Amino acid sequence: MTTDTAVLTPAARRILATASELFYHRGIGAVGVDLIAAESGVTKKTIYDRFGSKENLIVAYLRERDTRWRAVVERHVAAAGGPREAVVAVFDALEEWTRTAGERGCALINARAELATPEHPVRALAAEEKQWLLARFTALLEAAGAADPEGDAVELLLLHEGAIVMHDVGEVPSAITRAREAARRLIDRA
Amino acid sequence: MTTDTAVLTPAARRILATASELFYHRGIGAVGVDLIAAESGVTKKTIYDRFGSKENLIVAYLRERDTRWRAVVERHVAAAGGPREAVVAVFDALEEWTRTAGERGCALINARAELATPEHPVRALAAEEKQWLLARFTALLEAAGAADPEGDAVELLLLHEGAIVMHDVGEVPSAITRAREAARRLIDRA
DNA sequence: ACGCGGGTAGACAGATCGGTATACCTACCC
DNA sequence: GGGTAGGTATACCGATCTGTCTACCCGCGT
Repeated sequence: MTTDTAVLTPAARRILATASELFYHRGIGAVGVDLIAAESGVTKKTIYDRFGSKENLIVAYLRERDTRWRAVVERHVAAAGGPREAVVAVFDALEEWTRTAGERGCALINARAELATPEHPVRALAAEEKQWLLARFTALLEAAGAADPEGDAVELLLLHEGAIVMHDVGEVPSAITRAREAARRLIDRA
Repeated sequence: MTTDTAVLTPAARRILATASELFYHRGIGAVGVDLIAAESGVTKKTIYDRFGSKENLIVAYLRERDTRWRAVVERHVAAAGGPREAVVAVFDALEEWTRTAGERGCALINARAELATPEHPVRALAAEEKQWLLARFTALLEAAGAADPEGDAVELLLLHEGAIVMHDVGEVPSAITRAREAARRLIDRA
């Protein structure tokens, strides 16, 4: 059951794309396999032939989204003018990401809210992604010559996650801009 | 169908307490009405006699939790030594709250992740709570003589929401402490 | 010529879900 | 002493959900 996005069948790609949209915007529990089949113009049997179970499809959905998100971050970081700008660039990535990939918060955190059993694979996925971003912030801060990279990285991560939540849930559209400004102040003080 | 916590029947109080625990720790969709009935030693009929529907029970659960949370905030703010300390006290409230009320993030945001339909009442509840906290931060910052209360309030809210997310989901136990320190720095600079 | 991978079409199983109905019990109040 | 509020116990309904199964089709490589 390889769900690597590269080796997917055309039908499997349509299934994953459709499931991604539906899961993200309506919630995982609210979307049945029959609906995914109908919306992607595919039989239920094909879904189970390609992905094996709904849980596998959920994991594939979250993995694929995460991969795209990290690529957006790296693109903005690489295009930054210098080490300090690279730190702020993560918040530019967030702005682009919410604008293009949907305004309903972090898919991993939303999935975690629904699938709360400790053994469920989404817990590991979510933890891994946040740890990655924390490590990424730490490395960028080190490159920028910050005095306390680890501590400041946590603070940037708090601003980042808070911005995702408040932008949609709290109906504070300025959240991301404000987080960016706060990050700018932080990097200037360090 | 009055679900004001004061006028609740003994059985209704047990139902609400049990539902609160189960909804919060396992997720709303993962908890059936039959389970709530069994765990609280009550018949399903009693649940529907008192609350009318599962949705009403969900709303009652979120309302009651929100009321307790706001009380914790106000208690810490009132006990603070001065206007600047009052701002920081909100983060002390958060520390106590996560320690005593459970470590699975914000119940309102988790509920919102599951119940994504735009008309669902939890959306209004979540939005209202975040707006309340934003207004509370703004007022506290004004009392502390901040130069830009509205802008700084947003930043504090980002730190706050980010801390809730990272404390549990991101497995960063220092998140709340770090948010408190960042708030202290913000109030000292303003 | 043949097999096989990837598909469609559609029925079906088994379980669970929210919600309702009927019958009966008990404490309390007027 | 009768009505009412708040319960218990239990069976049940209709819908929905994940997952399986059989039968058939088509294009492609060997």
